[in-house]
Amino acid sequence: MNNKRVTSFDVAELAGVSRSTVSFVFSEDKQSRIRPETRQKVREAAEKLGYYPNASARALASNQSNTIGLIMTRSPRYIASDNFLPQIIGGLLDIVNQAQLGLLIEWVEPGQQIETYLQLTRAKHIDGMIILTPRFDDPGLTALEQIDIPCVLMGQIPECDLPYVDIDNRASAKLAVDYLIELGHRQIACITNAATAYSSASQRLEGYRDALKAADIALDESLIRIADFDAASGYTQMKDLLKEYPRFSAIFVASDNVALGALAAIHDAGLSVPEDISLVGFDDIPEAAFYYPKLTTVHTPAKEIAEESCHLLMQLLKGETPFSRTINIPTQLIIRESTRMIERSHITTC
Amino acid sequence: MNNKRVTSFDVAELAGVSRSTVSFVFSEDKQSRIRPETRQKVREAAEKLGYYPNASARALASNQSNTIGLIMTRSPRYIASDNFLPQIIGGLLDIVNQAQLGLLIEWVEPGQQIETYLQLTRAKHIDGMIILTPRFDDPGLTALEQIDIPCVLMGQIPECDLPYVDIDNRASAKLAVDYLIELGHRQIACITNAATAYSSASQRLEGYRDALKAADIALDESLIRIADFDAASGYTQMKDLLKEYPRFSAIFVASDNVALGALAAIHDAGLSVPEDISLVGFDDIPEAAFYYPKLTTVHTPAKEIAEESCHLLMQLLKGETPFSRTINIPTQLIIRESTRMIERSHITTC
DNA sequence: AGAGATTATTAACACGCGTTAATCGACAAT
DNA sequence: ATTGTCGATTAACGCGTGTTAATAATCTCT
Repeated sequence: MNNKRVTSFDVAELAGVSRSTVSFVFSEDKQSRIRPETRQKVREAAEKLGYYPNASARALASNQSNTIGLIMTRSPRYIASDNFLPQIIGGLLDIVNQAQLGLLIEWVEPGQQIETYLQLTRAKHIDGMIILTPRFDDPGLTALEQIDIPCVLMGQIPECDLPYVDIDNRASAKLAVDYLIELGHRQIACITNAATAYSSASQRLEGYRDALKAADIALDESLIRIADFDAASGYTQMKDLLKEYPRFSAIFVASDNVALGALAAIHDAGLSVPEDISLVGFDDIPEAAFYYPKLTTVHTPAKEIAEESCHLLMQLLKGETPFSRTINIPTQLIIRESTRMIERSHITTC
Repeated sequence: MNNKRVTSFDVAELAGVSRSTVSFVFSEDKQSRIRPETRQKVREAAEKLGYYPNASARALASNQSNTIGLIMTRSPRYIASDNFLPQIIGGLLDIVNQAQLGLLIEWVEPGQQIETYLQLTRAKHIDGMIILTPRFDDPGLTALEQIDIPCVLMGQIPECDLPYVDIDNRASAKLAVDYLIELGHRQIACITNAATAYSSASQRLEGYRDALKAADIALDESLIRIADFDAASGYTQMKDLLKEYPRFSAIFVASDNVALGALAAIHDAGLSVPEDISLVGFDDIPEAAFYYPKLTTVHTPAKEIAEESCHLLMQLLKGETPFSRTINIPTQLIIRESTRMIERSHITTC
């Protein structure tokens, strides 16, 4: 219940040294400058007084806040049902904690991007930022390119020169659809993970197209639906898509979250997976292995993505030149129980 | 590409006023002090120069960071698979954004609590904090009681005097189990949502006991298992519990996340829900309505909890005396398809 | 032992803004 | 015109720390 805030001055006084010495002790960079016994004295004094360096003062003086920002590109309504997010946050927290950094979470409204990015960076609330799920139509990104603040994209925007960490969405999606084709399916529907303004969504859709083309299957636009991150949208889109059944025997759903909703719609229609419809998801969120049926899906190493993004950003913060400004994390098709060889009956049906 | 940072001094110069005037314009409190036309001049100058008040300097001078902390009481490994979290974060972001506050996410390691709380509060990185899922065995909480910093618990700790926002876990759990009993079940198992060191876990377990006692059903400790937040632990515990089958015809799983794993274990054992086992979950996460079968569960208004916590904290920050330091959010049993009347066969079996 | 070289320590300024108390200016009443 | 009053504006100090350049202390070598 100390009524007065304790500052480095108090510590200095108690330790019988100057304030600068205290400051040196607490900025671990130049360890060698202070004699070990002096350092010890200071540490003890600080301990006794319960001294914690003031973050704001430190940030002001040193011009770095020791905090990084995680910027989300969608509204809280969609954030609330994104089961990919905890993995990202968990991964970031892990690294950030080790590096003694803070993690600030922000959300940017479409149309406000430039303003928000500038505000965040200029106000120096954060030293750098990670942008989760960037959008093609984000004018703020080009603005960021011209600014000094370190910034890493979790996801790739083709025209954009910012450093990024991503998976190869297009190739991974193709992998998934290839597998369906390999199982004998020729009529394959698709539900995206999000609006195509999100790079991951359009890239995964491209992968779907690639696979069909490679197998000489004509693209049927009527078998494509656009979802919105969550299971509810997957349910709605699948329900709509089922009007076309049995014009398809398999489906690629570009997000496990969305796939869960799609599964429910299929069950509600009295059909089953994989007997009537084979389904491949994307992301391999931790729950995917427990869905009914257990989801065949593309494993996206969320933790690794988070960690690599964070490492990359930290390198940029230190002014180091990273080995590469762009990092691609490999994915992997996980085969579980939501897919199977096409039924002979199905082949004759159409 | 301004090579020099723009400060309030620059704005003042361009607007032809003093720095103080600029400061007054940007702290919206005392609007009346500045003449509208002067205000306008300042705003235009700021706009033209691209001025953003420096957060650190502001925090240092005013002694408030305009940032609140969300403190999580478990390791990143468990954070990564918590599907309740996005709802909380979404809810907080919404409010925090409106109030022009920042949201800092932290994680506290068991054993480090006091140290971490002190560091966070004394360093003034944050003005106040919300502690998610508090633990009984957290010695930091009593430390916090004696400190000036505003703090709100999301969850209740009986011996603890800190303000909190919570649901009535015990009564809600009882509600869920009551419903199972009402359906004719007398042999009811239970899997907790987490270790009993977490208040919500032990309270929900208490509710389970209450219900049994109220119905004069003897408690069978061998039908209780402890899970760890995620589906994987639910799977493991259910698998173990199934050794006791058919000594139970229904189960209360105190978290939808965990319930998903339990469902998978039941399916894997060749049984079905609700035909062989009725299952009630807890939380009503957005996905629960899409599980197979759709989960009967206790709806926990996560968004509301987040919002109320944030509002309460903001009141405390402003120094206002809130109407109540403790807020209880009502829950509701949502009946879907994972529960049904007990089979006659089951009754005769035992 | 004394001069030079090296290291440990400190004084002093800077960081950008909030805020109080004092100053300035305009306008009304006398 | 002078004084008084009130509101708009500013000067100046403080917030707590980082950091450079200068000083003090210690050590090395002849």
